[in-house]
Amino acid sequence: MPTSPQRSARRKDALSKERIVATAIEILDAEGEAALTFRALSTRLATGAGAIYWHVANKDELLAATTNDVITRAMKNASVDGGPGAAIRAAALAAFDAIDAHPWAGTQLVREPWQPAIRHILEAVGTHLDGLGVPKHAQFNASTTLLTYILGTAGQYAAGMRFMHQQTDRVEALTSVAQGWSDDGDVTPFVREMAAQLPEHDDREQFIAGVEMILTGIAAIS
Amino acid sequence: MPTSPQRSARRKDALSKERIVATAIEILDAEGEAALTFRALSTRLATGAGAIYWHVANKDELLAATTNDVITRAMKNASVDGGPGAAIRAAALAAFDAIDAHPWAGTQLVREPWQPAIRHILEAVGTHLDGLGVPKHAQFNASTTLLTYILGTAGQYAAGMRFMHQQTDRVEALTSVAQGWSDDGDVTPFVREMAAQLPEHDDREQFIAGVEMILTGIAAIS
DNA sequence: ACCTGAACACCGTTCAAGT
DNA sequence: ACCTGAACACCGTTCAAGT
Repeated sequence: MPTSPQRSARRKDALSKERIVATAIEILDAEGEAALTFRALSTRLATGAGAIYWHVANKDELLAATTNDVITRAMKNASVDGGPGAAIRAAALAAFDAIDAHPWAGTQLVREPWQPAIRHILEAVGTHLDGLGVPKHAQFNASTTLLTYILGTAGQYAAGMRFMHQQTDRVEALTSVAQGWSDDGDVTPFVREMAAQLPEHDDREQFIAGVEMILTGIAAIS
Repeated sequence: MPTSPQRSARRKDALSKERIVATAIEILDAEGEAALTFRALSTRLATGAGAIYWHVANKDELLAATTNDVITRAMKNASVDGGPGAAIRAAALAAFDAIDAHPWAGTQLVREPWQPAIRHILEAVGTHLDGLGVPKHAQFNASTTLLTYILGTAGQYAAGMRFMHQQTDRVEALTSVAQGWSDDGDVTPFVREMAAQLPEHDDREQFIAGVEMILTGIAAIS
């Protein structure tokens, strides 16, 4: 029996939670949420499906770990220069960019809002409220409103990615959505106007605009 | 063989999409998202699993139909009295209350943001922006920011409901989440303060506070 | 036209057995 | 201590066969 080609590749290093999480992220990034199964993962790791369970409790824990990994790294790199307002904007944008790069993390953030990754985002946007002059009693609502807005964006982003995964073009995909909105029997006037703007809008600009509105609202409290 | 007790109950009327959707909503409300399977649904409808596929294309369509049903009814009942500001608040609260009553709809709204139910919410909050004096060019960002915030709330609500489904007490559940936040090795100061407020906070008040902040931000544009 | 229910392909998870 | 992989319970969906 000849030496099989993948023999040298496997068992390079032992299985570990880090290696499992890293491989899971690779699959999620490259092939999307639906592609991450324990079978696919164990094949890629050249091991049995059950082996993974020695390192992670279940799929939920695995997904929380991947999300935590990606979000933690992103929040750590967010700039805190330029005053409290700038720091909050930077934190929100860091979260946005992480989700833009890893849309599957958006699904997971919304799915389990008590996971560590959420706390990193909350901390990053919340710490600077003091500096902004927001009174203590208003900081809970102020920070969770920002967080909720970020989570809403995360969910839509992930949904869009699932929808587009087979699609060629972004504008084309959004146009077909807008088309669907307009073709329906019960189109309402405001939705029709918005549908027209849907294909060409910029997600990042839209996100920033929302953050600015909320920051204006927060400023009005203090 | 004696007449089985459920015999008179079944086949009362023929299968229809309406009846399937209504039964699905019953299951979702009573037993949660995980309990809605085609097997459970077909058992409840006293039919074969495949029969449902004659009336709905697949599970996604079924879930979109249930969500649409529940949200459409809620938005229809939202008051439009008291000026544009009050109408927007009423629309947002109508969405909130619908999700509060049917948390599974929150999961579905976030999962497919292009579905009809989303358009109803967007229309309800968007039509009154003209009356608020928001310039046309700013209405896209203004309305989608509100929508995104509502979706973020929807997702968290649904997640909380999945988490609590076996739990006795709401305060107890939130306390255990806050506990988990505080016990962790890397607790950060702001998150610790928020954790302390988590168990006793009121979801509806929190939601309204967020809507007010965004409305303040929107008002600043005009 | 509408319904039946066995069958298919595929999951996450478990666990006796190996090293 | 760590890994293997068959087996289990359970999905959504299909489809030949019935009425």
